[in-house]
Amino acid sequence: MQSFSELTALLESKGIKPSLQRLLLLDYMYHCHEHPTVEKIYADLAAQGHALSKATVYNALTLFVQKGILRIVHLDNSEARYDILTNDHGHFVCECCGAIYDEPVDFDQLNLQFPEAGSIRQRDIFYRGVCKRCKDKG
Amino acid sequence: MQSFSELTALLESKGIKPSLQRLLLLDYMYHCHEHPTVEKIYADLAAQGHALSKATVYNALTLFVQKGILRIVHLDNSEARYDILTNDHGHFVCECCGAIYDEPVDFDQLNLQFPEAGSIRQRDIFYRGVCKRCKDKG
DNA sequence: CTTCTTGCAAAGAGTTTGCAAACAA
DNA sequence: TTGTTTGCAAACTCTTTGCAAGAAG
Repeated sequence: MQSFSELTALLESKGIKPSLQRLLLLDYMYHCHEHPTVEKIYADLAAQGHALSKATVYNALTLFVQKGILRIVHLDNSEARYDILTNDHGHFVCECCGAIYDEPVDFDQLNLQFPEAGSIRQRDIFYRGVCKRCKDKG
Repeated sequence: MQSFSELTALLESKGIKPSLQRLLLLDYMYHCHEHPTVEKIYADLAAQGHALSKATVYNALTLFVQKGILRIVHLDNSEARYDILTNDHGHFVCECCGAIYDEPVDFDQLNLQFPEAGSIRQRDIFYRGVCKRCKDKG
């Protein structure tokens, strides 16, 4: 997933009109692997000369989440983070440096039972602690 | 864990001065099994005639989290929810009615590997979807 | 007396909304 | 035209902070 024509096709397949702003955002998300916040997305695009308004960033990201292209990662109740929805993975969050590490998780193999669940749309796993890098520092 | 003297002992064992407000909050949390928001805690205590200020509720809950008595549940980036820290469990969140269901999870048995993790302090699992009750309704 | 806690109000951060202008079909 | 998208600013919600009054040791 690299070219604008591929991104355009993806958006259209989801029923989203491929405006320039949306293509820029989607392209950014496909190349960013650090679970960015809205603030970071906005600043990075602005630095590249693409000065979208923040409302447009919110609008587009929310739309992408609704259409199943992105997911929101709720690490804490401060800023939301966004994640391209590729294969299943869990998150390890370092409470020292704030880094977020992805790790593949086979949710089916975990075979978790939620008797109250009628249907399951999304599965998230968060482990929190101190990452090796921070631990080694002191 | 029922009586005020037991709650007092718990607070003191964690190095927290057992003020009346803190005891009321802790007592409330021990008897509330629905992952309440600050707003709900505040309203329920007020309805019982205990009009703590909202700042006090925030202060005390934050303190309890720091001391490992409660944990914050970040369902989404709106209101934080609080959970008495008892045994390990996962959460199933109904996106239709907002209900939160606990389910015991043996995290050790899952044996998830996070190679970047130096030490792990907390483990969370969130499944989201539609609960049976909502699904049956149509 | 000294320290910690409470409570009010104001400030702050993140997000959403209203509306007019720009764009696309 | 007709509907959609953008962008700015204002509004809104949840949370934190500053500070004075009160309680505890």
